[in-house]
Amino acid sequence: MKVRVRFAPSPTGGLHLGGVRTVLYNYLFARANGGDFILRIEDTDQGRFVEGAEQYIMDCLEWCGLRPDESPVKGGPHEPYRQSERKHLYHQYAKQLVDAGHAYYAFDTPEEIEKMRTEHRKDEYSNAQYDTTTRVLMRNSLTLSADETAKLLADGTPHVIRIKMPEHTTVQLTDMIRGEISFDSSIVDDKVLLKADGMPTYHLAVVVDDYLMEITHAFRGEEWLPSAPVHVLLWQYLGWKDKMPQWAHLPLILKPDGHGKLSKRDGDRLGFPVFAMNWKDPKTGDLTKGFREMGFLPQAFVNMLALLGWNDGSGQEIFSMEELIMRFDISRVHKGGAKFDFEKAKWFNHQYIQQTPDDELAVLARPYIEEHVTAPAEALLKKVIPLIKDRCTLLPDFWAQGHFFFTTPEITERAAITDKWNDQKQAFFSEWIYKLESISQWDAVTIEASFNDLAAAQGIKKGDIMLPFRIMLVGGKYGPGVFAIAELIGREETVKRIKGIINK
RNA sequence: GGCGCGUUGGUCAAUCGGCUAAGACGCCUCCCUUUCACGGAGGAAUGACGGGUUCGAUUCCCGUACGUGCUACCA
Repeated sequence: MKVRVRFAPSPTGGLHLGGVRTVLYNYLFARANGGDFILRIEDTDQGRFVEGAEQYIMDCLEWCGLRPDESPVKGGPHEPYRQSERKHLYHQYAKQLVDAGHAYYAFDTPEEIEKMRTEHRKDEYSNAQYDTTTRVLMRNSLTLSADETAKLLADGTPHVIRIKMPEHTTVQLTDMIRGEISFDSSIVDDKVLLKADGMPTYHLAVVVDDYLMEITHAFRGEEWLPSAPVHVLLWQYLGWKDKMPQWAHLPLILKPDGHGKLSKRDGDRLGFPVFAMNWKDPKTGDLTKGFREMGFLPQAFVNMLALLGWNDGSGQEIFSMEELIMRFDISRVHKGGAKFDFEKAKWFNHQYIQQTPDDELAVLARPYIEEHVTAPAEALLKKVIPLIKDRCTLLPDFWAQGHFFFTTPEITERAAITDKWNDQKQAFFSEWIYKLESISQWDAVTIEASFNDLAAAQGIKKGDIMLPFRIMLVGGKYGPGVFAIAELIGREETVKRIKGIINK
């Protein structure tokens, strides 16, 4: 049987890094097994629909290089791929379950349910569930006569269809990551399968669509584990048990500090991205920063995510997509959640910047340079890249570490010059700018030789004037070799920057 | 509260009964570099707790603790 997996996001906002990891594991598994990777949009909640979210999700997948074989826009043999467009499909299966006695109609209003919850709560911490013990108190086709039910239905009374969970049945499932897991059916409530608006809930839709789309392996977050028995029962009740996909519940990605699932707010609070790309909420207008805009390379982002909860046991950490496809093994995925470490994420990006060819880096860095200077010379950019790349972790660093090549810097560490300034240094630089004018060969070696010669002639220590010279050219105490900088910015600019300091 | 899942340094983690417990990030020291990085050499830092099983437990089993998730006509 051909392997078929799916990523089934709900289009409600930005794509969380945990979501991207789920896509990635799906993708790697599909590719390694010659299978298909499907993108299915789970938009059954009309109330939470967010304009643009679906396109955004697809853009994120594209950026990460995780292209679906079948999707709402690409199409495929199981169209449509949006659950809202599949609405008509679900009712018959819900009906089938009712007819078989595995589900029932429930006519309770939200107020009635709320009343039941508060009146029958077992303790102060929880509400009563609509389940095997409370359903006999409610208005549903189990408590109503067949005639009453038929009349309510005929009158178009708003209703839902709920699964009738069996009492004291042990539901077992085998998880590819966790092994055997079992639940007592009595503890899970009678989940709504079909909502009053005719839309299915996740529980029905995921089973029906996974069946119809011939999904063989289903990967999802650990938060779904508690409702897994509902899904297993549904597969059984619908008569599809031998077609049920193999499950894998992925561990959660947790907050770096404190506790709990990593959320968008943690990113805002701690200063790192949580979404793959910038997300602008169309309702509030709030912009949430993404890894892409923060200057991550997609390959680094993907590599980092792959290693968050998985490793191949060899100690290797840098993997190309092809290597990941070959080495990834779902059974080696960790069971426990992992705290997200932004420092490690940056380390991955640094590694990828170092291994990216200079001309590709020039293309990637250019936009960040162009935020500050118009039309930087390609030749200069190409010479600058190798000089500064090893001190660049994120793409914007190419500006932070190389701005002085393109424009006269602001002197941010003036004290490094003025604190120990004296007539001797003043004399050195005043003299040196004349020497520079007559240098025959404008390159780092010749410039440095001239510098050394004059220092020796004037009896001044080189160490005393190197730092001031750097500040003049760079503005601060950082950057590649000063003479290389002088070579690249040229004679005129070098002299100008020295004069800018000594003529004050 | 109930139920599920989990628990090796600060973080990510290897180990599938023999451990003097890998490696990486971060941190510290030194070297290199007349700057900052990169690089190199070192260092500090780990099996939640209690019982079993076993010649031998980080590894297997059971409790406890802790963490985390779920407990919606949301996914």
